[in-house]
Amino acid sequence: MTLIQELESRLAAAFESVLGERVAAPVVAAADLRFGDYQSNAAMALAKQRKTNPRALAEQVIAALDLAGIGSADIAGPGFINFKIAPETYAARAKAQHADPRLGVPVTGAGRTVVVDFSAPNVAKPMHVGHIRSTILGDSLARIARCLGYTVITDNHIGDWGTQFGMITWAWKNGLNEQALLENPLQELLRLYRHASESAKADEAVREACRMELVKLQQGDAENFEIWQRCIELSRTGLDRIYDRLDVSFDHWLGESAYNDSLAPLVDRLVAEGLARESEGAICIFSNGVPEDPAKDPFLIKKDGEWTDFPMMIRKSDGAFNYATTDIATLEFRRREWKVDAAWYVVDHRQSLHFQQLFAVAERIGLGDMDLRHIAFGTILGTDGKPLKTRSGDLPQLADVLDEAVAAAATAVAERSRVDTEEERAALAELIGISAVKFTELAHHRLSDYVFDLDKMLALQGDTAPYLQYSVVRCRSIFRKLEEAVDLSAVTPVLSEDAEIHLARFLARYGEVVPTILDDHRPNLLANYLLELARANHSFNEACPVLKAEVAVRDSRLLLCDLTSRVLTHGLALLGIGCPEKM
RNA sequence: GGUCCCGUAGUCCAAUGGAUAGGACGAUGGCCUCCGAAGCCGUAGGUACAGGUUCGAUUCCUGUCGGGACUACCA
Repeated sequence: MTLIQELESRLAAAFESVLGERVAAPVVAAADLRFGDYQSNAAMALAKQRKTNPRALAEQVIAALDLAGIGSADIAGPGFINFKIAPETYAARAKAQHADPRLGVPVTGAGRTVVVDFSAPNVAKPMHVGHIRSTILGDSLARIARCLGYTVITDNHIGDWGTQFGMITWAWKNGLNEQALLENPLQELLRLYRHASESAKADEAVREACRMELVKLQQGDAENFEIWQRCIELSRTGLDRIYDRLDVSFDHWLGESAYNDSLAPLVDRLVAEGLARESEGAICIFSNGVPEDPAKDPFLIKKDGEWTDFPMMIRKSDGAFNYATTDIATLEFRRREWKVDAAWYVVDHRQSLHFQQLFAVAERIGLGDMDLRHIAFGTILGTDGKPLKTRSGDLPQLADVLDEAVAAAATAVAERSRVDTEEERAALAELIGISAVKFTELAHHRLSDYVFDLDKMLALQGDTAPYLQYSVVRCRSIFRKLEEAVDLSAVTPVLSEDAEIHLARFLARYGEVVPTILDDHRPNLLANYLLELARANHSFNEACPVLKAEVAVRDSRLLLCDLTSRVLTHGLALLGIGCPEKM
């Protein structure tokens, strides 16, 4: 049980004895340590409901409150109940946490199955920086959910069946450079895509030809299918390399193509059931008048002052299906085959309208009990504050960005690292470079746009991944200097210095923080917590000598060091970030 | 036009409706004969504007201003 849960339970009991009924009495970590460790506003809220004096109620509750073995409580301001946790309580918590393989993280997701849909790049186009948000955010959320006991299924729903294949197939047939394809397949595929894209923009006939190539592919044309297969194989190699570097993996790679055979029957069924109908040659799903407010209806849009239909198209007038069709089929598959309770779509915020429609359709086809979430995120900007682009106008490729990050890290490693061999230095630079990119992503609120500033990311000081890693490295270093091994399981810590109490305070909060990340799918809450913990640890390192202390104090502090490094490592792992032993 | 997201120090980013709005970078003053200075301890500087709800608003509501996204045969 976390300290918050313990306090809430005791506070609720006190309220019950005063009010004669059970009430919710939420407790939160104090925003300001001057007021205590934890606080509750329950007396103010409950006094308001009962039209009584909040301070008087709080005083009665505190009188009835049993905090034996935890600490003390007092009243402040208009009726805050502030809790002060005793150092002995923190010491006992640290000992228990040290003995717990879960480090105090509760199991909150048992029995629930969630599919996390993230990354999902378009095949045959190299991943660009825009893909790091979905990839890193989604991977972290999957790791966190798994840690909390959910059954997690990760699925890379790659775009391997859409319009771009019509374009690439057209370009493949009209100007493939075989030599270039052998030398650098990804580059040649990109060139083909650009060539088709530009031609189609300028020429209606090309646009039409590309559309027809896609229709042929989706209808099973042998030649187009062969071209498609080669594109997939070539792209997959490049994608695997990037995912390896990022330490991201998927349980499944069920792209759009996996659902091709179920699209036509799906559309027929929806039409037969009256859920979809023909419109301007296409098959669409329209508003059914739910909800009643047209502004809240994702199938309506205001045009020229009037609410008009904005249907979800599931078959184009040329007979081809699009991603809306695939998404419905995919959702049904995940429910039917994987029995998922929830689906989290980690996708750019620009697609929010699409997901509103998808989720509304899910209701209508009997999937209304599923917990469906569009976990949206903002745009990555260049240092000029505009969406990131290279000089040529394209988005920088993800592989290039990672290379740059690692190169910058290598420079720093060469200047100040304590590792010995060239091999270790290279591995360290790779780890630090990738970590810095990942941590920057995860430390931001997912909805905010942020500036992609490589220099700042790799500043290696302040709120960065290396700051956290350095904290761990210092902890581990102390153990290397220890003359003989100490059995920490036999140690009961004794906390006297402010710095060590403060460190223990933050260690105890780990199990409270991790579950809250999934309230709104925000790993940045964990990133913030880890920075605070690392700050507490660095201050502790300055204020409290370990190896020179007398044995009892030394062992107590060794336990804190070991626990701190384990919590930091565990937390970083939830963010998908590794930790070096030395740096 | 409509819908959604976002406006927090010079810059970047935090803050389940709570108390004197935190942290980083940059600026600036200290700290390595002391377990790792990628660090620690100081100083200076901020909620776009106007209303409303509330005991209490950065947070919720309305409006204004500013930025961005979306607005059926792209994904």
